[in-house]
Amino acid sequence: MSSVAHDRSDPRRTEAPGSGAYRRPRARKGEGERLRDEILEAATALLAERGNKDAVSIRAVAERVGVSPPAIYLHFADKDELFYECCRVGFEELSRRLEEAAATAGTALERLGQMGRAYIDYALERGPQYRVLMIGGQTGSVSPELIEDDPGLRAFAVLVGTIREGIEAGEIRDDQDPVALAVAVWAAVHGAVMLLLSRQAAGEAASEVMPDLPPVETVVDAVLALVRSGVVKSG
Amino acid sequence: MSSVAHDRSDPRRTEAPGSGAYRRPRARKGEGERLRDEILEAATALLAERGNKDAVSIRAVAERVGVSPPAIYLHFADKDELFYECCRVGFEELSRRLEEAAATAGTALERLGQMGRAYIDYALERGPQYRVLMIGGQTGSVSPELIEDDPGLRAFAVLVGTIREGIEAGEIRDDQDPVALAVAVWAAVHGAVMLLLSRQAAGEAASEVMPDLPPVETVVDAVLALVRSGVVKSG
DNA sequence: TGTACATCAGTGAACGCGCGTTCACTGATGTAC
DNA sequence: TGTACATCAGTGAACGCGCGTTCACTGATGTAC
Repeated sequence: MSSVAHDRSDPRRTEAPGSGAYRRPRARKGEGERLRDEILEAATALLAERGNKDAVSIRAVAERVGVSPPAIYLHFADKDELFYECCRVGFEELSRRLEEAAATAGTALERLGQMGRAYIDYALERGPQYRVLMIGGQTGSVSPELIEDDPGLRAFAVLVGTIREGIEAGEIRDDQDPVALAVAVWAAVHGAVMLLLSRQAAGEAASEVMPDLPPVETVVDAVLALVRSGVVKSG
Repeated sequence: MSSVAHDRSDPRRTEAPGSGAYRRPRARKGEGERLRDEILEAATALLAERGNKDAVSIRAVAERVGVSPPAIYLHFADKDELFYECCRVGFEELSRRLEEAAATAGTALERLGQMGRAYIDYALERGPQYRVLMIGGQTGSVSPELIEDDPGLRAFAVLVGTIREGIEAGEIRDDQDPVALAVAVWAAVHGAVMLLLSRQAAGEAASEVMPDLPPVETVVDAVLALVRSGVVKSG
C-alpha cells in the first residue's frame, strides 16, 4: 500500500496533509487573512481540549484547520506567538464583560455582585478555555511589553475602583487595604470557578470521589454570600 | 573529538551519562531502595522549577540524580507513576498539617482561622511545588482507585466537619449549604495563594505590571478577614 | 477577447532534536563451601 | 583463608516517534496590455 506512488494529479485525492480527512479549500486571492482566524479558532479549541499548550502541537492545529503545518507560519512567527494570541483574545472578552457589569446601576455592593456573577458566568460558559487562560498559559514566555496593556489588568483596576467607591460610601469595610481586599475577592471567585471546572472535567470519576459536592448554583451562591458577608453568623 | 574511542577503563572518567558533571556512587548491596527516594526528591524539585510534568523529562531527572535514565525504571513503572508519587507525597504533608490545625483548642471559627493560616503557610513555603500539586499534576492520567484514598479529600472532610460544628454552635451562618460553604472557603484561600505565588514567580516583571499590589501579609490578612466576615461593613 | 506575467496562498519533503522506553550487558558486592 | 558463584545495582546503546521549523516549490488567481 505505502509503496504505491502518491499520484498528486488524481482529483479524488482530497485528504489533508496529516492522516485527517478534511482539506480546507484554498482562499481566494485577497482573503489570505481568513486563515489566521481559522487557525486561532482551532488552536483555542485544542487548547481547551488538551488543557495546556505543551499538549497541543502546531501539526495538530494545522490538521484541524485542514492545512499543512507550514501554513501556520504564514500568519504567526512561532508557536509562542500563536498561543499568546489565543489567550489575549480570551482575556479581552472577559475584561469587556466585567466592565459592562461594573457600569450597571446600583450600589457598589450590588455592582460587585454583578461583577462576580459575570465572571463566574463567563468562566463556566467557556469552561476549559478559561482554565487554560489562567493556568495553561505561557507565564514567563511572553515579553513584558506585551503584558503591559493586559486586559486582565484593566478589569482588575475596575474591581479595585468599585471597592474604593464602596468604602467611601460606607458600604464596604474599611479595616483592610482596598487592593488587598480586591485580590481576596478575585481569588475567592477564581478559586471557586477552578474547582467547579475541575469537577466538570472529571465527570463520572468526580461524582464517585466527591459524591456529596453540591450543585453548581449552590456553590456559586455560597461563594457570593461568602464574599459579601463571610462565614460568620450575622446578628 | 567525538571520534576518539570512549575508554571505559579510564579511571579519570567520572562524568554522568548526560553532559552533566556528577555521577552518583553505586549503592551498597542492600541499599538499592535509597535511589528511589533520591529520584523522588529530584523529580519534585524539577517539577517545582519547571511548573508542569510535560516540561520535566525522565532524562533530566536521571541527570540530576547522577544516574542513567534506565535506572529510573528500576523503581517506577513509567513517567506517570513517578510524577503521581511526587504529588501524593506533597498532599500527604499538606493534609497532615491541616488536620493538626483542626485539632487545636478554640471555637470552630478560631480553628477555621488556624486551618486557613496553616494552608497558606504550607503553600507559600513550598511555593512552586504547591502550584504543581494543584495544577501541574496529571489530572485524568491517574486511575480512580489511586485517587480513592486521596489525602486531599481527607483534609476537605475535616474542613466540612469544622464548618458543621460552627453552624451547630451558632458561630457560622446557617443560610448556606455547609459543603458549598466549605468549597467557597477553600476556593478563597487557594485562589489567594495562587495569585501570591504567581507574583512571587514573576518577580521583577510583576512589580512593573502590578506596581501597587500590597505585601503578602496584607493580602493574607484580607483573605482571612474576607472569609470570616466578607466585604460588607459590619455594624 | 486573448495572453503573458506577477502575486498570492499555500504544499511536500526534509532537517535535527529530545523524548520515553527497552534490551542485553557488566562489574562490584556479598555468600556458601 | 581462598575461591566459585549468585545477586544486586546499575550502564550504554539503540529503537521509533512526534515535534518545531525551514526550504524550495507549485498552481490557482487576478492584472496589464
